[in-house]
Order: sequence, then C-alpha cells, then structure tokens
Amino acid sequence: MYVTISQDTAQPLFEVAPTDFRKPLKSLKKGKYLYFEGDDVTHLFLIESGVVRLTRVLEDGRRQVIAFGYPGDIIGFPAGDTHHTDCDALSEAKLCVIPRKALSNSHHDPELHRVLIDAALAEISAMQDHFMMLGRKSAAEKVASFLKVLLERIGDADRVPPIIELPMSRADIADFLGLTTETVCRCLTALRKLEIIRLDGVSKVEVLDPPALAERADGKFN
Amino acid sequence: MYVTISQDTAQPLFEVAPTDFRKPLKSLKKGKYLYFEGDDVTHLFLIESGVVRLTRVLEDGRRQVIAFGYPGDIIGFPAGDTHHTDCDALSEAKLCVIPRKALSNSHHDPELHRVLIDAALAEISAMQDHFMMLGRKSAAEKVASFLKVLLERIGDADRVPPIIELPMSRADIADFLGLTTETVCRCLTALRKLEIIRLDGVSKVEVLDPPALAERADGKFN
DNA sequence: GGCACCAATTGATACGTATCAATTCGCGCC
DNA sequence: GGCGCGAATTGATACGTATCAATTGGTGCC
Repeated sequence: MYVTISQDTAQPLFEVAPTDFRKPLKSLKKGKYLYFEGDDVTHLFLIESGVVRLTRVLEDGRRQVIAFGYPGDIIGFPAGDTHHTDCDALSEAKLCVIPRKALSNSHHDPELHRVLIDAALAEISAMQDHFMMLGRKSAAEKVASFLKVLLERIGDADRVPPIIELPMSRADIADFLGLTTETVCRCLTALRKLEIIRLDGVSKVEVLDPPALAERADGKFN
Repeated sequence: MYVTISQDTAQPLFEVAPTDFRKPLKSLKKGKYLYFEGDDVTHLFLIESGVVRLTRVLEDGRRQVIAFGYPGDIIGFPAGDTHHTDCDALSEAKLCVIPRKALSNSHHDPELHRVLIDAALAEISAMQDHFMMLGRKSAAEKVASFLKVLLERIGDADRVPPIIELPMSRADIADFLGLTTETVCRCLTALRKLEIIRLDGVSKVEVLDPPALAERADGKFN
C-alpha cells in the first residue's frame, strides 16, 4: 500500500505471496519509466523490491506525486482502460507482472483475484487518509506525518535509533505533500533542531524520538 | 475515534433480500447517517437519488469531506472490515443495498461483481484527480474546478444557462476543497463579478459562461 | 407576517507558505 | 583529491488564504 498518514491501514496485504508471482519477472532500472499516463493497461505490478514513483502533471508543469510504491504494493490499477499516472523507478526495482484480467476474472486464480481487490480497497482507504493530509494539515504536520508513515512502513526498527532511507528527492516529497522543496527543508530542519530527527547526508533520517514525531504528525504542538 | 453505532445503522439496513440491486431498498432522510467511521461494512450502496456526504474528522475537530455521493455512485467500500468515513445524507436519498460479498465473490452475480470493481477503479482515478486539486491548485481554481465537475456531472444541460443545485453548505465545499467557508464565498463572488456564474439564492448556481469556468479551473487566468 | 437564528457574505488583519535569491552541500567524474 | 554541477539549505520578502469580526441574507417557526 501507499505511503499515507494512516496508522491502521498500513497492514501487509498478505503474509505469503501466491506462488505464481513469487518470481520477479521484470526489473526496472533507476530513472526508467514503467508506464506513462495514457498508456493502455495490460498488466498490474506487485513491487518486490525498490521504490517507484507515481506522478501526474498539469499542462503548466505543476506536478503532483500521487504515491510512492514500496515492496508489497500493487500498482497500475486501470481507470477505464488506461493509466492515469506516470510511473518510474526511484531505485532499482523488481516487479511481479500480473495480467490485467486477473482483476476482473476470478475463475482463473481466485486467490490472486482476492488479493488484487483487497489491494484496490486498501488503496482507496490510503488515499482518503492522504486527503486529510493534503487538505487539512500544516506543512510541519505533513512532513512529520510523512516520516512517521515511512518509519512504520519501511523503517529499520532493529536499529537504534531507527533509520529511514529516502530514495526520493526533496522535490518529490514536496510534490507529494503539496508543498515546496524549501518548505520541506525548513520543516526537516525544525525537526532536527528539536532533536526529534537527525540527518545523515540528505537521504538518511534517524528518528531519535518516534513518539515526539507522532505527536507532531497529529498536530499536538504548534 | 467517533466509533458510534447510530440509531439509523442499528436498525436493519434492509427489509428485503437484496437480490435485485436495481430496486431501491433503503431511503435515507436528510441529515441522517448511513454509517459511521469504524462501523463494520456489511453492505455497499448504489445511490439512486439524492446526495450523500462522506467525511472524516481528526481528534482536534478538523474535518475533511472525502467525497459527495451522487446518483450512480457506489459508496461504502470497506477498508479492512470497517468504514473509514462517516456518511450522511445532504438531501433525501434512495439507495440500492448491495451485499458486501458481491465484491469479493463473483460466482453469485458476475455482472454485479464487475460493476463493483469498475466503480472501485473509477473511484481511485477520481481520487487521484482530487489529489492534484488539493495539493496543487489555488483557491480560485479549486472552486472553479468544483463547479465545473458538478456542471458536467449533474448540471441541467437542457436549461440555458445551465444550472447547478448545491445541496451542500459552503462549509462542506470548503472542507472538500481544503479551504475555509470565507474563501469559498470570496471565490464565488469573484466568479460572479466576472459574470461567469450567477447565484440564485445560496444553493443555485447558473453557469453563464461554461468555457470561461473551465479555463479558470485549469488556471489559465488569475 | 414578523421574529429568531444560523448560514453566507463582506471586511480588516495576521500568519503561513511560496517565491526569489544566495550559499552550501554532496556526489559523480576526471 | 579536486572540479563541476545539480540538489539541498538558508535567508529575505511577497502573497494567498486563514482568522477574527461585523453585517447581511435566508429559512423556519410562532
């Protein structure tokens, strides 16, 4: 599922992948596009490894990052018959290819069919969470929420303090949260000065105080 | 939070076995709730007539209107097993009740199953559009976009000029667009002064110049 | 028909984030 | 290891929308 502010929708879609999509069938190099807006939808993809980026662009260049796809996420759900976002890889990615008809047709593989429907429903729920983020949260809350979700989803919890890898640029984060890169920087700096996080280079974030991060995400301060 | 079982939902949701989903089986009075966040999902609903409102609320009272449901829309898709929004009626509504298992099980009624999946995918696509709206559009563009969509969706096109009924309050529009009621008012006033729309009372909007409205929605001016 | 009350509108001001500009940082490459 | 260049950060200011406040408008009720 996607990176959103939700606490409770971030559950694994399934414990064990159905055997027939165990094998990664497609690999996607960093920066390469999986599909573009307007392309026909022939397949869905389960992300095995790596991180992808789903984006939409307006004519005037304004961009919205719709989602970041992490391992376990299923991407490429059609709208009508076409893709309504662009998709490219932020890091080397491996994908399981799922024929599109598995979504509409349950006869062939009922288990896969169920997994796809659950993924679509999880996506709807995650997007609803993201509405609240985009529409009603301050910049500081957005950035804290983003880090919080990444921490829960992909943070290395064994390590103390837990650490988050950010394969996306500040501009990507900004376009995901409806902010500018400068504002994202300032919010990160603020969290750093509060000693809630520590930056190790630009793409590693140590979360020194997870509870404080969670409180910032929910607007308990400011 | 706000996990309450309303008197409405505590009542039997349907009196007749919902084999024929084309027949309206439930009517919902204005202001009454169909379900609340946290309620178990037992049924989906196809809106036959009327308009409903899907909302989520944060602990501190900030509210986001997730969607307005119009005739033809299917609402109540589960996230896990529960509803993740509240739903109430903005006007007297009639709903077809669809058993939840029609979503996961295609054996019983393949046609209904397909319709539900298409509705879920359409919802994902619509929500992606709304991301762009919430994250990247100005207040003026948001309000123009909102009117444009309503015009295309439910506007009385036979009438000249076409007219839109707004069953929701300004606060609802604001919470849908991530604005305040005052800002919504000011944007409507601006469109009125440009003679793109005309207000007839608070809840009727005549669209005097639909092309101009579309251009404002896409940010061609300001 | 008039009163009451809540919603909508309009106005004045404050505040948060965008914008514009200037360094600084980090990483690939020679 | 230094060079170059794009990304990230920091700073100063502008602008858009929120906030607070006052007025008007609409609708239901007696």
